[in-house]
Amino acid sequence: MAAMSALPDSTERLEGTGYRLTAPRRAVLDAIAGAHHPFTIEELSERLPDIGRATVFRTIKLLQELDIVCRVPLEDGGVRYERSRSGIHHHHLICSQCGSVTEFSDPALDAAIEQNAATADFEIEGHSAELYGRCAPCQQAAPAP
Amino acid sequence: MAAMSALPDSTERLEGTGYRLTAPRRAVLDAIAGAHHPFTIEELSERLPDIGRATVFRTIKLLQELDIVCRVPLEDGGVRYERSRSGIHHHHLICSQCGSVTEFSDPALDAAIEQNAATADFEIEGHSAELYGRCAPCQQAAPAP
DNA sequence: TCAATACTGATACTCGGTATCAAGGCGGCC
DNA sequence: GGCCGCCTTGATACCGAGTATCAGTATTGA
Repeated sequence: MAAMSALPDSTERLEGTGYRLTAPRRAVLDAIAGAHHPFTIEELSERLPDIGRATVFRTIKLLQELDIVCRVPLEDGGVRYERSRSGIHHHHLICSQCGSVTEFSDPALDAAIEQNAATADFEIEGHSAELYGRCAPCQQAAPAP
Repeated sequence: MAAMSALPDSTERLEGTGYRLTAPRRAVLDAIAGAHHPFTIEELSERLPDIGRATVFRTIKLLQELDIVCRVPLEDGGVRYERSRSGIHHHHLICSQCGSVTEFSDPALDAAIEQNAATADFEIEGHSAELYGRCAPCQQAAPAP
C-alpha cells in the first residue's frame, strides 16, 4: 500500500498540536490509512510487530482525541476503531454481517436528541447513536436471512 | 428493604420462559430490586457474597435477554446495568456527575434513526442512543461547572 | 553539544467477562 | 419413594482490552 502514506492532514494535525511525529506514530498512521475496515488494536498491533502494544494503544488514544480515528462500539459490547473520515460529529451504521461501518450525520437526528434532553431538563454534553443491521451489499448477497 | 422482594412479574417472566427460579436467581433479582442506581456486576457481586461471580454474570445476562435489566454503556467505555423499568425499547440520559440514568423513549427519535437507515439502504435490526450530560438536580446543585 | 522532556517498549497488572468442569439440586417418570 | 437426566451452580482458570510503571531512547530547543 503506502499509496500516499500517513494521511497528510493527520500528520499536520499531530504536529500542529505540539505532538511529535515520531516513527512509531507515523507507522500507526500508515497502517490506519491502509486499513479499509474497522480494526481492533490487536489487529493493528499484529500488522506493526516492531511497535510495542502500549504504544499502539497510546497512539490510538491520541488519535481519538484529535478526531483522526473514532471508536466504534459494537452491539456485543466489543469495540473497533476506524479512521474518522469526516472529522465532524457523526453516527455509525454497523453491519452485523460483514462488519462494515458507515458514517452518517443528520441534523434532524441530533435535533431530536437535543429536544429530548431539553424536555428532561438535561444539560447535554455529548451523545452517541449506533445503528446495527445489514448493509446494502450484504442484503443483495443474501436477500432473506 | 425486601419491601416486596424480587419484582413479581420478573419471576413470572423467568418461569414463563422455562427457566428455573432458583435461590441465587431470586437473590440477584432481590438485589436488583433494591438497587436505586445503575450498578456494576462487581458491586452486585459484593452485595451477594454467597453467590459466585460467574452466576451473577450468567444471571444478569439472562435477565438482559428477558428485558428485566438493561446494559448502560458509559461515555468512558465502562458499563453499568440497570433494572429496565419500561420493558419497551428506550434510550438513556446518563449524568456524568452523579451517574444517574434516566430512561426515555421517543418515537420521533426512533423515526429519525429509521429514516437515516432507509436513506442509506440499511436494513436496521437494532440501535442504541445514549445522551451524556448533567441531570437537573446536578445542575441545580452546581449551576455553572 | 547538551540538557530537558517527550516518547517508547517491556512488563506486570487490572477489570469485565467467558469457558470449563465437577458437584449439587430439582423435576419428571416409573 | 427412588432413580435418572438436565439445569444450575461455584471455583477456577482463562481471555481480551486497556492502563501503570519505569528504565531507556529519541527529539527538540538552546
